[in-house]
Order: sequence, then C-alpha cells, then structure tokens
Amino acid sequence: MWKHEVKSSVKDEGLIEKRREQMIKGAVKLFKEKGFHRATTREIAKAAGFSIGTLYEYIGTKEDVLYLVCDNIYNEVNARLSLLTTDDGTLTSLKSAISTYYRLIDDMSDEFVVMYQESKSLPKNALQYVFEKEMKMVALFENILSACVKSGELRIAEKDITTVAHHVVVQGQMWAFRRWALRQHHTIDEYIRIQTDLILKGMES
Amino acid sequence: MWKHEVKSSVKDEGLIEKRREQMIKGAVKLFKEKGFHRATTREIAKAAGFSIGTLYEYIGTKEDVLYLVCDNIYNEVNARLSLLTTDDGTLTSLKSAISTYYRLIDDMSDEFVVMYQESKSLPKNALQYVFEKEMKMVALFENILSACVKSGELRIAEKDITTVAHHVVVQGQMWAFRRWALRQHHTIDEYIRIQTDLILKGMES
Amino acid sequence: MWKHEVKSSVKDEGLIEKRREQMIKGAVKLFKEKGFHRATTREIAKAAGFSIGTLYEYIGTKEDVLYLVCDNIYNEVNARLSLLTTDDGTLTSLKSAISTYYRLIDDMSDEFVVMYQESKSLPKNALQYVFEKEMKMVALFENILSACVKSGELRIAEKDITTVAHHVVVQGQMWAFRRWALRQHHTIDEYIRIQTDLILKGMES
Amino acid sequence: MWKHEVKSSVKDEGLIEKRREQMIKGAVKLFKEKGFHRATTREIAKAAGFSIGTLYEYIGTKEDVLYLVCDNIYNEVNARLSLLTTDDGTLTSLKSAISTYYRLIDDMSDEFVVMYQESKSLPKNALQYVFEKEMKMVALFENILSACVKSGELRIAEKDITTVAHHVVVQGQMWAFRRWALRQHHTIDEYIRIQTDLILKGMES
DNA sequence: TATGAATGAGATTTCATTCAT
DNA sequence: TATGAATGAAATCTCATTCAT
Repeated sequence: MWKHEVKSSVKDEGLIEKRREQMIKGAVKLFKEKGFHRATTREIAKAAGFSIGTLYEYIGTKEDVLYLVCDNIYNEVNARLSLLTTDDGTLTSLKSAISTYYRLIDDMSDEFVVMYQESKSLPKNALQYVFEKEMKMVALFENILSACVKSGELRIAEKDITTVAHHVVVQGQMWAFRRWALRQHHTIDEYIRIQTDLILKGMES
Repeated sequence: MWKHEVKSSVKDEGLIEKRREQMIKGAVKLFKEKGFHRATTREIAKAAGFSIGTLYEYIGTKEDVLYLVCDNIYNEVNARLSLLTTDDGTLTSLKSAISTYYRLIDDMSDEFVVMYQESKSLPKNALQYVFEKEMKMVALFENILSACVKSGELRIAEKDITTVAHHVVVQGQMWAFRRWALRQHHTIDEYIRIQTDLILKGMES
Repeated sequence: MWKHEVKSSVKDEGLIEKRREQMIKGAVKLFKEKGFHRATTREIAKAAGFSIGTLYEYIGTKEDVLYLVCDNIYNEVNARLSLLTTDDGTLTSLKSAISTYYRLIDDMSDEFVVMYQESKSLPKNALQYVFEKEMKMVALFENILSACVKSGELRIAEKDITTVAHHVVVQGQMWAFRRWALRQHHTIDEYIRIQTDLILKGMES
Repeated sequence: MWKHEVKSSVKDEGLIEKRREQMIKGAVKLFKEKGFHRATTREIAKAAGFSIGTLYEYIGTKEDVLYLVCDNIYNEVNARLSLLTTDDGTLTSLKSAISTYYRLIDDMSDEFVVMYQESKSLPKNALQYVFEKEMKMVALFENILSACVKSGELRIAEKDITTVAHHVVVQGQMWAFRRWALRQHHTIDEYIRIQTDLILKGMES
C-alpha cells in the first residue's frame, strides 16, 4: 500500500513528531468546529501554538494537515486492534473486536467525525490511502465474521458477510456522529452490548 | 417549525420553481464531484444552464443552493412517506416504512450523500431546520417501533427504541454512502430484506 | 453653452416630462439617503413608481438621472431669479437677490445637497455644464455687487468682488448643508437677515 | 468620544503607521481624482505602493481607508490648533485661530475636499466620529467668539454665535473647494485677511 | 528553526444595462 | 410603452503559500 508523504524542511524527526501532534490536536478541534474549508491555515497554526511560518516547516499544503489527522486515527486503530484481534472463529473474538473498535471510536469521537466528514477534501493520493485503510478495517471484520461462520458460531450467507462487516463499522461511526442523541440513553458499554446482541441474535446459527 | 426563506428578485413563482430545479440538479452533480466548497458559484450557474447573474436572481447566497438541495430532499421524503406510513403496530407497517425509506434513498443517493456530507456548511438557521427534519425522520420510526412494541410484535426495551430508530435511519444512509461496495453483492431489494430481517430477528418477541 | 442631451426612446414629449419628474423626485429622496453610488437603478425606478425597463426608456445611463436632478435645480433657479433680479446698483436689488436665492435653497434643500455632494459623479460633459451653470450664478452676484460698487452703495476692491460673490453663494449652500444646526437657532428669514447684514456692514462705504 | 478601530493583522505598530501613511497619501490622490466609489481597492493598493493582499493586512474594509484619511486630518487639526489657541477674549486670539485653521486647510486642501465630499460614505460609527470632530471644531470657534463677546471686543447676539462659528468653518472649506477660482485673485494670506475683516467689521461693537 | 509580512489568484456578489414579450 | 428576466463585467475581500530576516 502506497503511503502519502508529507514534506517537511525540518530534519529533527523527534521535533517533527512533536509539532505534528500539536498540529493534529489543534486541527481536530478547529475542523470539528468549522470544518476543514472554513478553518484557515493561520488558525490552525495558532491552535497548534505556533506561527504560520512554522506550520509550513512541517507540512507542504493545508491538505496535509487533514491527512495527518486521518493517518493518526488509523495508526491508533492499528495500535489497538492489531495486538488484540484474532480470528479464531469464537464469538468472543468477534465481541472483543467490536468492543475494542467501538471504545476507540468513543475515545476519538472528534477525530472520527472530522475524518468521515472531511476526508473527501484530501488530494486523490491521500484519499486513496485513507480509503484503503478503511477497507482494511472492513476486511478485518469480514475475516472475523468469516471465521465465525466457518466455525459454525454464526450463520451468514457468504455474500452477506461484506455487508455485515460494513454494518459493524458503520454502527461504530454512528456512535461518533449521533453521540448527542445516543448518550442520553446509553453508555458506550450498553451501546456495545446492544449492537453486539443485534448482530449475534440476528445471525445466530 | 421555522422555515428558512430563500430570497429571489424574480416575481414569477413558476419560473422560480423551474430555475431552482435546474439549480438543484446541477448543484447536486457538482457537490457530489467536488464538494460544496470546491464548487464555485460560477460552476453551479453553468451546471444549471444559466449565467452567474441569473443564479443570483434566484438565491441570496451560495449557501442557499445547499439549503435548496436539502429542502428538496425532505420535501420528497415527506411526499413519499407521509402518504404511506401508518403506525398500526403491525410488522407490515414497519417493513413498509423501511422499504419506502430505503428505496427513496436509493433513488436519491447523490442527494442524500451531498446532504449528509455538506449540511454542516449551512448557516445556523438552515442547519437547525434540516436538523429538525432529520429528527422528525427518526421520530417517525420511533413511533412505528413503539407501536410494534405495544402490540407485542417486537420486544425492545423502552430506552432502546430511540437507538433502534437511529439504527434504521443510519443503515439507510449506509446504502447511499457505501453503495459502490454494497451494490457489488446486493440489489436494493436484498439490502432491504437483510436490514429488515436483522431488526426483526434481533428484536423479535 | 453646450447642453447635455438625455436620450429617450419615447416620443411623447409630455410623457417624457412627466416620467422625468417622477424620476427626479424619487431619485433626490434616494440620493439624499444613500448617495448616488449606493442607490441602484432598480431602486430609482421603484422610487419613481415604475419598472427598471421603463426607467431606461427615459434615460440612457444612470448618470443621466443625476444630471436631470442638477438640471432641474438650475431650471428652477433660472425661473425664479431671472424674472426678479436687476443690477440697478441699489442695495435693495442685492438684498432681493440674496433673499430669493436663499429662499430657493430653503425650498429645495435636498436637491441642493444632492447636487453639491454628488455632481462630481457626472460624466465630464454634464459636469462641465453644471459647472458653468454654477459659475453663472456666481457671475450674477458679481454683476449685482459690481453695480452696487459703481453706484457707491458698497465699497469692495475690484479684485475682491468675485470672492464676495462666491461667499454669498457658499453661505447659501451652508443653509442647506448645516440646516440641522442652523435651524435650531434661526428661521430662514433671520438667516437671510444675518448674512445680508454681514455683507452690508462688512462692505459698507 | 468613541473611536473607530481599524483592524490590522500586522503586529508591528511602526510598520502599521508607515503603511497607513502610504495608503492615505495614495488614497487622497485617487479619491480626489475619481471619488471614493470609483476608486477600486486594487488602485488604492497600487497607489500606496503595495499589493491588494498587503492592503488588506492593514485595513478591514475599503471604508476604513476613507476613515483613515478623515482621522488623519483631525489629528493634524488637533496638533496644530490645540497648542496655539486661547480664548482669552482678545481679537488677536480670534485672528490667530482663523489664520491657523485656514492655513491648515490650505496645506491639506486635497484632504479636506475629499473628507467633505466623501465622508457620507463612511459606516455609521465612523461617520458619527467624524461628525463629532467637526462639531468640536465649530465649538472651538464658538468659545473664542463667546469670549470676545464677553470681553466686549465683538457684539454678537447670543443666539447668533453658533451661526457665526459655522460661518468661519464653512468659509475655510470654501478656500479648499473653490481654490481654482479664489486663487486667481488672492493668496491665502489675503483670503485670511478678507474673511477676518468681514467678521470683525460685520460684528464690531 | 521560527517568524510574520507580503503576495496575488480566485471566490462571491452586485448591479447597470439589454431585449424579448 | 411597459415590463422584468437575463447577462457578465467588475468590485471587494480572503487566504494558502512564500521568503527574507
């Protein structure tokens, strides 16, 4: 998979890391508030805590900021899920994957909302990269579901597996996008239980 | 419910109707392609088939175009759903509502995608209006679900009903947003069946 | 003296006259309120009581409206002053000219203010014409003053006469421009008396 | 008295000062030539010697340029008059005030003409501010005249003092507005003498 | 490395004028 | 004659990006 490169004229890798973290944090807040297009680079710089000149020492274009936000999310997703997940065909593995994923979304709601709302503004290359990451997420759940089907724990028609995987991912997004409504009734734990039950009951063998 | 007014300096109501239809059609195509912010008013005018000057005879600001697109969707939703839906507590009424709603989304996928992706760019007033329309949609499914619970056809905890209603609406959006993936495996009819089954099996009493 | 021509595609002279009167009345009100540039032709048409299309049947360009306003003033000035004034070298003739002129300004304050504030927006030709009219006004007072000097009623150095004539004209404008302040203390009659006294006492022989 | 603030995104106060001076100089020339409305912001920028982008680093709206011109005049007026003037009731103090004021107008004729012709285009707030400055000028002469009346040097009816003060100010404007005519006959020194004499003779006790 | 002033392409919006009805 | 929809040139203002310090 091709990886979008963000240009920087600064050499010190540690510094780059640090500045980009500042940037992402500030940008997410800003993009959440006013969206990617309405947020100016000046504002992003200020929110990050440095000057417009400095901002451009660490990125090439404004869109890079958005890319960094998206990339950051997937790094987080990877870090958390890759360790944990197995596709051993047990319902436990499915439940654990859903739980981990939804909890991640709960932790990074703002980031997820920003990513899903603004990623279309990425340049083609970066968009493609983010898209592939997203598809990897879906594929991960496909694999787990597939394993559960093979092991006989779930009954899903072969051709429906992809759709169910999308379903799982999308219901996760829903927690981020409609938080204000859902949180009135449920904690993240309850939400995870409800969604898990729905899948399991709907597809039990 | 307050209704956002779009200013026009043209008097002939029929003409306004006609021109705005042209506008909406052109705008949806454009917004889909490049998003609201990247589409210029000149492009919108051209896509609609008239000059920039004429465009501004029928709207006050660029955001009005977006509003018209959103408003148009809900008019369509109303037209189709209001006739059809009953909350008599039968599963049939639920199925029929889901089917009608999802089919509408299928017909107007582009419009729905544009609305959900760009509506945050609406001015506060208009955003509020669109938001209320969306909540009305959720409430409609809440009512139907509630009736089914009361009649004993479904078993859903009182406090989960809102969440399930959101679920139904969001899965409809999913068909619009992830069409390219889902359509590889399913027709809209199948998709409706899958989602309906999932709800019914997941919540049968 | 060259006279600026305002083009009209309408033949009926009486109608032209009538429409232009409507126009001038509406325009003065509008120009007073927002100035020539901020007033749109649409607004002028509406203020005149007809449509934008009709407006352009009676003028060639927006600036023609301004010209008509200015021209109208001088027609009025002519009508009133030409009858009345004599330069027989009596103080009475001077007093009467001042009185007539200042009273005219009092009657047409809005028009005068508009003319003096906006005439610089006239096209060169028309501006020249208005300028010449203004100079004729000054010349008229020069003649009267000259006659009074010759007859021994006033003592003004030859080279100061023009300046005094300008003085008289400008103090007339002052009544129009600073009405809100001056009217708190004086009626037009008093104002005329004050200004006349000042001239006479300042220049008595 | 409230003071209109002109926004600038540049921090260096000295630079702001310098750039605004350039701006004012260029703008006065331009406004004199074609008036505020016909002068475009691009032209203003060019006349000031920088780009349109830079212009807007130092102002918020085009109207701010006009405001800066007006404000500049009154700063100058203050600087010159405040030092010099006394209202000790001597004719000398009156003469000196008139002389200083008229000489100032002579030096800044273009600026004064622009201000009086265009200030109506200022936004309400700024217009109010400029208006108050103008009234302060009138009040200044009122005070001096009053003192002369009290000391017995002049005889003016109480209620006429305001009008005479306006008179003095307006005759100053006249030197700016009708320079082309007046200068043919008089130097500024002569003009000052004529106007001073007129007042003194017209109102001597 | 960090700063922020300078730049100018490009976006939105207005409005004088035309012309078919 | 009267109307008003259509037009597009031109104006104001924004903002991503650069570069000298």
